[in-house]
Amino acid sequence: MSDLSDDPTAPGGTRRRKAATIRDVAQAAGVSTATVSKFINGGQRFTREVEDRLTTVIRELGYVSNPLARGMITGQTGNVGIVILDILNPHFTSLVKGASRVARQAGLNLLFTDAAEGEMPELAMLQALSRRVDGLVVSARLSDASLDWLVQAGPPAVYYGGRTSHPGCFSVGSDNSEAALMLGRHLRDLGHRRIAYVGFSGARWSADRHAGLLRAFEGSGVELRLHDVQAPVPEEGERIASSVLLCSEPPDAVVAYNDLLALGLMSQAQVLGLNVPGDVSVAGFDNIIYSRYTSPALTTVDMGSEAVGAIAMQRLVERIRGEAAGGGHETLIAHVLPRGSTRRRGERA
Amino acid sequence: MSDLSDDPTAPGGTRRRKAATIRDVAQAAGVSTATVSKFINGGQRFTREVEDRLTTVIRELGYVSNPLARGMITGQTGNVGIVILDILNPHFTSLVKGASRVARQAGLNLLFTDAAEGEMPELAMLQALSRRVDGLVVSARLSDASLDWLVQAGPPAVYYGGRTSHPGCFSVGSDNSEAALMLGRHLRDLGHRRIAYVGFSGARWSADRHAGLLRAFEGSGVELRLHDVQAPVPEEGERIASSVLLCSEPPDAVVAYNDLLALGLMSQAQVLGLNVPGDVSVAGFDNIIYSRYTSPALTTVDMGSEAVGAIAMQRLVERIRGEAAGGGHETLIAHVLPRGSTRRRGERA
DNA sequence: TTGTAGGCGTTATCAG
DNA sequence: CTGATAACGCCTACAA
Repeated sequence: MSDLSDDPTAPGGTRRRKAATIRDVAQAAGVSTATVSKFINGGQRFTREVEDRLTTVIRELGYVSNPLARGMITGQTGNVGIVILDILNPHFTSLVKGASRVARQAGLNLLFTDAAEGEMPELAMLQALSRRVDGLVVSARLSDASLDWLVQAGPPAVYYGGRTSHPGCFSVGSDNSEAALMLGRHLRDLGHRRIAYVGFSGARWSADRHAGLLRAFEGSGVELRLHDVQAPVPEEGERIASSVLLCSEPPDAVVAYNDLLALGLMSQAQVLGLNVPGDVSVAGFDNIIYSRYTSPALTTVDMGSEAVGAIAMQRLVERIRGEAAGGGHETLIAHVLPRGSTRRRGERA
Repeated sequence: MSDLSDDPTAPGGTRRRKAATIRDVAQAAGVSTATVSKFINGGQRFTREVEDRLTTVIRELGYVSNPLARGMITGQTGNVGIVILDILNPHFTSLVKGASRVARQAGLNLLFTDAAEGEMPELAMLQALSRRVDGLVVSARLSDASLDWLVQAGPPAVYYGGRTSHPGCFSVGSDNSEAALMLGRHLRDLGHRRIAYVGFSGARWSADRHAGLLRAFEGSGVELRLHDVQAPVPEEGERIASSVLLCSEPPDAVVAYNDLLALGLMSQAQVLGLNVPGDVSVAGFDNIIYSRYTSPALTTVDMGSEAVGAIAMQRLVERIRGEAAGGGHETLIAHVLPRGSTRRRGERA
């Protein structure tokens, strides 16, 4: 195996060639390192001659300033971190997409952490991460100990997904209770009387969504039953489907904690011989892309996942730059998207 | 708004308290910084007294070593980068999941870059990224200029998705042509005679998959038509559906470049009044999670997305540690997953 | 406009 | 076992 390395004894292939430093550039251009530094960082004018020489030399040497060394002086890493619960959940995927775009536009690199992979204690993970970033976008669904530490000793942070109990925090998210209220009213207006909510108690938002449904059905005589799964994934929806749907007085509508669960529920309902929405309506939350491509298409609530990610990162960038206006919670409006999986009771296709 | 900051004039909320340095620890414990450093990094024994004092002081001060400063001297950042094409595509999401898990286990942070967000030139993005990481997992679908630079001047890299033309490179991926060959044989064996391939010429793999289909149908009298879309997304599948399916001699099977396209195609086929698989079979690639939850469930080819991500990162970690055995390409076996969207011609439900 | 020099926090070397 | 000290590459007063 041949390569272009300086060091042919490099193990396992090409060893990285030692990169040019600011001193190499200074020497080659016949100026001081300070001049090079100012040239790189802009904001000063130079002799035509110096400018030309520097431009040439820098290109020839392929010089790129070392972010670590720079960071030591400026105290800025040029990185921001994002901590999410599970990248396989399209809701978080969209969140990352939005955050990633804004970070990129701000010239910041994104340090990604999937908390679902956590063998490491959450707090230790946050502490390790925090020294490598200028700020953090994190899920509000962290332990109180982690949140306390973050607020007191951590880098600037923006929380997504819910209002935190800490004052002075920045957070952004959709109102889960309100979203569920709207979905509940939609179902009530369609004439449903017996509704099952398949929640995921491992998520804080699940209780909010349940509460919203309760509000929607308050005094309307609608019966709301509560189920719970171990994880917000399609497999769990499939698993719990029979016990939700085949009981003695089966529900005429099922609301799932999220679209993934709803996908599994709907699929298994059809396997069990039920017609959706003829026999039972199904609805979820998050408006993941795939909810459009089931048959029937899944009624869901758009929680603005990508926008939440983008806004959270936008606020973080502002905080890092010292432009932030103060703490507080920003709430996005959720939208119910009625689709084929919910239908008025009494109607037939 | 009140906070616990040292500096009440901090803009936009809490300013990060200046973290304890190794010198603070040394002074408080009455030892030298060198001793503290060795204590932190292990691999040496100490007096019981020193050990106790250091343990105490470090905890009290909450000291965590500064990764930037350490990186300057060790030459290691403790970060690895991953460059993918579009995180919204579940294939890449799984890839990141696998890579993330392995990186975490190796104690490395993951710097994530979504190339689809690229206003910045690809090469510039890579150069900026490369100084911040010890290694890179990147898509082989980069421009030749980028690959050249990466091989010559970049950090250790592992390419996923295809064999690169550069010798001495590490790459890992599934064999697209072989995968398509298997899928093609499956369709041929089911008795299909007129097959449409909806490719995405923007991806290198698409040509490989087309070639695999051609091999499968060689000399069998099966007709293979080629279509092309602008992006590998469901919307494009929907858009092209009518022109693929409603022509004068419509195909009896459609193979899409990936599952996302297939989802859109299948959905729109049903809107157009066609029965899948009765009138036309549909199949895709990647085995994204959602392909199980369409109706009918989508026949697809499992390309081992998450495993590819994990293996790529595993090889990268080995290279970084100098344990790598040499360059080369690692090929994963793809599996055809026959599901409800493909059915033998002549059979009826 | 340009140069000099000090220091950011850590590790590695070498001496005690 | 422990300590003093020189780097690592860069930025930033301050001086010229």
